[in-house]
Amino acid sequence: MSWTDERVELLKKMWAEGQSASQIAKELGGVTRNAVIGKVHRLGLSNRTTGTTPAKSEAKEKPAAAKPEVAAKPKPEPRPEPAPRPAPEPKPAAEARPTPPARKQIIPAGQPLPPQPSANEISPEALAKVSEVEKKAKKLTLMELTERTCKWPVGDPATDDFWFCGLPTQPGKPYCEAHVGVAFQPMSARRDRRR
DNA sequence: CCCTGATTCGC
DNA sequence: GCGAATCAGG
Repeated sequence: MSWTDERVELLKKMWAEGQSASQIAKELGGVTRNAVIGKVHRLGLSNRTTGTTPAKSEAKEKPAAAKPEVAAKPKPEPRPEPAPRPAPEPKPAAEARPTPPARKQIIPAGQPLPPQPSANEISPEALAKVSEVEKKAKKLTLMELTERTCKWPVGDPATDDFWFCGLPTQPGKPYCEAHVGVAFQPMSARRDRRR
């Protein structure tokens, strides 16, 4: 694969959007995240203030190290600074997430309602944490999921408003910490079985 | 361990 | 110019 115009274009776009090099690499296909990073540097659009490795570049900052050769510049030199980071995403957030997986009792009222002691107590905090986390979710598509991205589904699969959490999973688990919290309930008193 | 970006350097 | 290897930080 080579860096065609279109590919570079997408690279720029995604990089500007704050996508990680690895994500961009996946999207582009045929390249590794290293390739992406390398290209990003060659293109000159590197630092994003975010991510990692904040310092390091400007290690030695001369007090008055002004290079005289920077003076002459006929052109205004439209330094690429399209948009710092105003609001990458409008965030529709039209509706409040009712916490899909946190199943509400789907039991037709008026039924015996089995034991169900006081299960369904996924610690309100955990639930709150979930809805909070969903705001920071990576919102990955099915194909973007990896072995280590939270596979917690959010939204309605029938809508375009559907995605997977995508945050880093808890080692060994298929979900991120917050979702593991509500996915794996203590499965409390299950010993009714043997009465 | 997983991830991130940054840099180097042989190709 | 390219990107794997490596480095460095979280």
